[in-house]
Amino acid sequence: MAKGVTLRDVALLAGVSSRTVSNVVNGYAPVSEATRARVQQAVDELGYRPNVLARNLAAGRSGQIAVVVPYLDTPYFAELLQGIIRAARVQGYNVLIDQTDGDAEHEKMFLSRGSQQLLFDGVIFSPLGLAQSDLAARDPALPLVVLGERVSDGSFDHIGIDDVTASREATEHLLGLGRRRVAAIGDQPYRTGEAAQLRTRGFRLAHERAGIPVREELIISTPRFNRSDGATAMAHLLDLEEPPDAVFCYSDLVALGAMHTLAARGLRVPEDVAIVGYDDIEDGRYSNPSVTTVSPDKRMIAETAVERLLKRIGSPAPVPGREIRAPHQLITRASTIGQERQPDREHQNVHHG
Amino acid sequence: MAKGVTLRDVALLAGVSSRTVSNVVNGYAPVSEATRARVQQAVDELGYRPNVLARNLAAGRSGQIAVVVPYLDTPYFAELLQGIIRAARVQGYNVLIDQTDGDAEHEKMFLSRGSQQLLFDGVIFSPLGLAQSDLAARDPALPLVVLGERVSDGSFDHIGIDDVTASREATEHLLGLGRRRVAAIGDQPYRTGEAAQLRTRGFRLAHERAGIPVREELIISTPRFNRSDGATAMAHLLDLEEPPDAVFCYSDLVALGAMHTLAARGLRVPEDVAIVGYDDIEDGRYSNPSVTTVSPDKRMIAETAVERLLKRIGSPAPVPGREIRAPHQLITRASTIGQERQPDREHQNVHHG
DNA sequence: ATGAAAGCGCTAACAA
DNA sequence: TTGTTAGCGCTTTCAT
Repeated sequence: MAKGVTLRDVALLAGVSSRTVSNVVNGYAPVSEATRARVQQAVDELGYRPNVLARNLAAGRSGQIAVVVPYLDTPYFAELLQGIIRAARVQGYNVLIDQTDGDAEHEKMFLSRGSQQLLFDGVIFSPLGLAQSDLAARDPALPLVVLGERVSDGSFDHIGIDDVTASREATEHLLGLGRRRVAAIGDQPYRTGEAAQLRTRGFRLAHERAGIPVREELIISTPRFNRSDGATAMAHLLDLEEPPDAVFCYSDLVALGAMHTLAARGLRVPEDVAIVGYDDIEDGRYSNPSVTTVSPDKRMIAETAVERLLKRIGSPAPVPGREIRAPHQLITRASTIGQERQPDREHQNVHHG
Repeated sequence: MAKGVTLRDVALLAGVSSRTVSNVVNGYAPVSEATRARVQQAVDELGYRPNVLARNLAAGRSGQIAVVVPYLDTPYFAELLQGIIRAARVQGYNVLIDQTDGDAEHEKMFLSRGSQQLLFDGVIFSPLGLAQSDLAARDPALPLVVLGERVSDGSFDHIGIDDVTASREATEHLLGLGRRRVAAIGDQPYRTGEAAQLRTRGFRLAHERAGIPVREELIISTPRFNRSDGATAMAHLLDLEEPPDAVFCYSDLVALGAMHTLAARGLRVPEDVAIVGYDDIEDGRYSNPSVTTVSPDKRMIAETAVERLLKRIGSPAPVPGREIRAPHQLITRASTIGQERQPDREHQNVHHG
């Protein structure tokens, strides 16, 4: 299986000790230029490649980080993951991906087991089923970076956009268009629905500031943030006596699902109902119509998450947890402002948030 | 960091040798019921967890498999990955995910390096940039399962659907609807475009059998299979003197992109142009209209891939490579047959392929 | 600046 | 059935 060229082979050929070879390979410590060259040549000649497993065992680390997300096939996470994998690889780290399906037990397991087993050195975690308290109860030695809406308790880093502000802006955009019966799809008024609740707060805030009363019957709860939830909720809204003339959806998938129902009922977007989504996934750019959306800076989130996690891993002393706000924008597209320019072109107006 | 309860600690407490503990933990070999119980108790008492790294180093394996895909954020791959991760986890294997962006060099690297380093024990590979010849030139000791359209040369397993047949059926569906100017978007008439070429073959075959001439100007090549390719190609088709009345798209993303352009131009699907896609990604089920598509059995593909790979990994003697055909279906939806039933329901007619 | 040698925690060949 | 022990390939402390 393995080629089997070991450090010792190199050492023998170069006529030095394995210690020196190790130093050369890792770029450690003082090695004279002469020996370094000799060792390097032996390495090349033998085609030596360090055995990662052995290295990690000796070093007491795994060289891997875990990324735990609720769903892998959700475009938002897929896009985020891509960025994380890239950033980690640059630092010589491998990424272990795990999908929890939002199951709290599964998520909890990840915060305890695994680090002991030296399977990974740290975790980037996007919790769904887990409440804030579970997060606090974790193995405190496990370097952790949390994505999404939980708030840091000081023992880990948290990266996320300002959901309340973003949601307020999205709703204000709708109200600014003259819509007065604005609905919200995606509220989750229970223990683990923090993300949703923040968005609902922004939704209410926009109404408050505009002096327009919130119509409670237009706030729809959904179990998840996917297409079918959006489709179902929209159908419900349309069956009301006074259906909405705009909808703020808590994810682009929800928006896509809602638009599906609207089209099926023969309603036009945005003429009859304007739609705003959340996440800025690629799907929303090519849907009919394309979706106005809250766009978090995913790249920044991914890179910062990796950077912070590696910092934690590398530091012997506990690193104080930081709250990190990622920037976001409201990108207006056809689902609220209609076809404005050349349809085949990329058309988006950006409001900085 | 690690709790530090080792095999020896357990052995000491149980009053047996580490060998015996190892046997108990791994369920190996003969252990008397009495000692087994004693050891188990010691394990529980100490909260012992085997150190995976050490185990793998000693056993000469990594306990991980790599999955190499061109793009992570492509829904088709994301959905497939999910199945692979699940299946692998059940067998106690971790999954390392890598994205190549279709870069041939990157892909090639994966076939040589890494196995030596004991980073992974085998690879499930979905090549894009890589030609058949590159595949043959790999490290023959690396257990390999290839997904997609390359054909096995006997040294690895290959799993894929029958692209020619699937494409023929998709095209026949369009012709059967009475469409006579059927276009194809996604051909790739160059070295590494095997997948695309098979689909074009099916496209032609359907025309042949129906006695309808293929209009060469309606076969459009695209660099990739994504939305923007579809959007651009569709725009080109619509600018022809005689635009098509139906399009067979080589992926659902292409179909979605094409539909975006159609909507922008004010054309109706399927009345003006009928659309068939490929892959059956979730997006296509909630798009407006929903997309008729070739649906590969992703679950079967994922599970079989893992099963075959682990079989290879576990076998000391080389396992002869197999060509495995996964089943597929043509799922007809609104993009070809219009809104048939209740719009909020799942509506799909299945043709077994 | 470099060498010698003791592990990292586990598996498995060899004995008993 | 169970114990002894020699590694797996590397890092790293302690010498030199």
